[in-house]
Amino acid sequence: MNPYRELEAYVEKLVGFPVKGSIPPEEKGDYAFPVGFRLAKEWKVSPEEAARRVAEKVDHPLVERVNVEGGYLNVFFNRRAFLERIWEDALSPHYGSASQEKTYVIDYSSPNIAKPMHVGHLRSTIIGESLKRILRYLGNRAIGLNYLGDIGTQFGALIVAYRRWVDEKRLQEDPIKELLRIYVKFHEEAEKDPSLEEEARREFEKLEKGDPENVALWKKFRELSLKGFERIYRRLGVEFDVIVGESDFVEDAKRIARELLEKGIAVVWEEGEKKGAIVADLEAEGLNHPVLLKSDGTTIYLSRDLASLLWRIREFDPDALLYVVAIEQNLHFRQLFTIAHKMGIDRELVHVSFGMVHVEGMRLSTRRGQVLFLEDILDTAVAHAAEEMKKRGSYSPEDAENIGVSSVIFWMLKTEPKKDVTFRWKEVTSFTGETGPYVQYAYVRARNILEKKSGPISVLDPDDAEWELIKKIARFPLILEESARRYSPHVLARYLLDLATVFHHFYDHNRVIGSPREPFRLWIVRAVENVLGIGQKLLAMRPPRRM
RNA sequence: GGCCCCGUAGCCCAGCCUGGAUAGGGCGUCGGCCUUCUAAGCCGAAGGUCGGGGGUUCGAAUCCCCCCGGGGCCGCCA
Repeated sequence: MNPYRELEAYVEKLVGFPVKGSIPPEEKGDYAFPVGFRLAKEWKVSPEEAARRVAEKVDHPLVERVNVEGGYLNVFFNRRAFLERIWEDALSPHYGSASQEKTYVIDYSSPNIAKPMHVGHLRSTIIGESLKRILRYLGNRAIGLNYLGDIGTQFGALIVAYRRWVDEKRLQEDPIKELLRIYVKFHEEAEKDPSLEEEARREFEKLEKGDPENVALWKKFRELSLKGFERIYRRLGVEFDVIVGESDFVEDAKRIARELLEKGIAVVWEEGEKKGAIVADLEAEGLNHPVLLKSDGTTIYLSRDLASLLWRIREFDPDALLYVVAIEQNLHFRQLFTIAHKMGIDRELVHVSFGMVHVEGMRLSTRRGQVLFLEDILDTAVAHAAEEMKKRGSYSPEDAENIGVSSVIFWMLKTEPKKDVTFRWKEVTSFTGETGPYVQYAYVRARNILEKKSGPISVLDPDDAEWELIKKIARFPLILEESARRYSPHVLARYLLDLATVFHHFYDHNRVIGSPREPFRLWIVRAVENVLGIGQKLLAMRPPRRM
């Protein structure tokens, strides 16, 4: 059992209520429990006296000695006993894993076809992929689902643009860029000739009605877009278990809207502009009357999302459905989840929302062609990594790719999802400080030692420098659990920075190879390498071999 | 107007969920450290009314209320 958990459980038993342990200021102890404050009231003594009384009862193999200060019970671990608890585990390729055994369906990335993914999709893609990996590592079944936005009026414009201006060769080579080019061209031309808009509207109508030629074009756009997205996904190491599109749920959505009408969850709107539309009645919840079925009988994203949600439950029987989608869709998901609950859905429904991604010095507009291509971001980061590696004579194309791509991923993950972030080139491709390369450099330093010396390991009484690392290593399982519980990879990202910092410090102040403590320190280095390696993979980063 | 999110050093952030010891990092600035496992590193210095006010509590950056500032949403778009 993890020593921190073991001690927490012991203290809880001792005092009769759960006490969260924390890391005390240095020199005061290894782990601190503010037990005295609450007991002081019960026992009518000072917090310090209460803590002292608890301290007297402490008798546990993990505890070397205790120290009472204020209302705190400060514990100094028995370092050898502590080490025993993690000695085997910390070197295991499954260190920190668990057996949670829940089923999650995670909706992430979900780009709109025929449009380039923007940085917001990138954030969703990376957070979702990481969450999936973390949840799986903890023993859950996690299904990665890409829910394509393959319905929308932009297809009318695209069909018109395609017929007039497409360059088939470019379309095959780089579908995303060519589709964007003609899309932008359409909007430029439409400014001069407004009849194009009208033409686009007609083409969209034909598409909706199933015109074979337009449907074929739409299928082509969808296929080519996916091909384009796959390039990014491959570079990011992102893999989906299921790819579906909104268009797959149109028929279901119509049926469900009528069902909701019968059940009294929805009503027919009887006045004003949306007369004749079927709307959900969420007045009581303060969530308005969102449209489920338009007055012409066609579906809308809410009803399709609802149909899709029900399908996910039928298909995968999950305990929880996660939607890694931008926070501006907060209202939509509250409406969606409320309707689902009214229908009797009892699964955990979570909008894993994340804040806006601004881009410094750029006003993004797809129709004006003002977009930041994800490939350009990755290429720039990789080029920077390659440059740095060449300076050190450690260049290899594979590791430059690993480091560059990972630096972008880490940048995305190090901030709490719900905060807005601003994409700044200087920051995203920075290799010093709180960055992916900082973590990877610690990992590579550990690897280098192990490559040079893979001798036998043995245990010693840890000195203070070693002890700092050991304590960090032991926290890994707790971090994974917290990261999963909060649906927030940033918890793990921050931990890896923390561990890397302690290791860099150790590395610069202590020798491993040639030290009399070498066999013991090799165990520590192996554990650090193991944790940093697992951690990187769970964040969807790729551990480099050299850098 | 209603609802949601954010506000912690010059800049960017962690800590808030689950209240507890002098509020932690990074960037930038200044000053040090490569004959020793890669200096993408390390060490040190300067830098903070935790947006403001009130409340709860033995104790509030953390919980509650009000206000201010910033962003977002409220469409028969997604």
